[in-house]
Amino acid sequence: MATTLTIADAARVSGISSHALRYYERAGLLDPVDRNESGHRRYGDDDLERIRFLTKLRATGMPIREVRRYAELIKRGADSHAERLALLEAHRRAVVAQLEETAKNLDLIEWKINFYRERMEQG
Amino acid sequence: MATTLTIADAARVSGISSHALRYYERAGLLDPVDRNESGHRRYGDDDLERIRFLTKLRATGMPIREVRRYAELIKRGADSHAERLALLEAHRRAVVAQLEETAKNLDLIEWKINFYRERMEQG
DNA sequence: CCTTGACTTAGAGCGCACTCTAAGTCGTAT
DNA sequence: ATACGACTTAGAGTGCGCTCTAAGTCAAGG
Repeated sequence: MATTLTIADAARVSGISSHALRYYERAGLLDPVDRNESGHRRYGDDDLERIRFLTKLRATGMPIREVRRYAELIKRGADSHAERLALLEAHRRAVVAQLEETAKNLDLIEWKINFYRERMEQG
Repeated sequence: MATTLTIADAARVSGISSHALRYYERAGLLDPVDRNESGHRRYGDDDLERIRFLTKLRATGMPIREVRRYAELIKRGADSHAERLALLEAHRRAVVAQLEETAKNLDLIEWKINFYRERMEQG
């Protein structure tokens, strides 16, 4: 029994607003979702899985247009595996670099916090 | 010999465009910078230090309006140390949480990378 | 004297990623 | 029959953080 959700339920499950889900589809981040007889979207497990992954890509700072490129590679089928790999590896490097930079910035912020803490202790 | 830089030099040194430096000042992230006789800004070491730190705050995702709040606390003087500390500690918690989430998302992305790698190896 | 170039201001414009609105279509409950 | 509520579309609006433009001032060099 494959689950199929309405857009409202897909929104609840994914944490993405139904407005944003339609926007993602229009923008080509998601393949056109199946419709029921009255033209309403029905989200299947595969759609939800796609949404989950694209949400991770977005949450790690991948811009919309690059997620779209990734979606286009998926649409092109199995011969695009190498390109998908390259895209994800490039993104991985960017995320790792961003993590390192943030960690470094955090050090400085913590140094400042300690500075204020010591000031407080001395009145 | 205290250095005082033109806005163009401050931009080069800080990596923030001169447009953005003026914007930061207008927006209250920076105290009004000293001017020379002809009204041009002259950036001192203290200004550059402030710019460096605010850049770290921005780079770690602190919104403009919260950097402004921090700047206002500095303007209020020494009696705002406790509030500055609280603001920075709250930000620290947010950054740590963000780092953890990003690391988790990175795991999933790397899982996907390995998935494609194995697919590639098997042709 | 005049041009050049770096600065000044106020304010318009831009790219991103949604977010919301208006007007319309369904299926169901009263 | 009709009202309700969830959906549909196209397209307008929003918030953020700059980024750029236009028009003007000023000091120095040719």
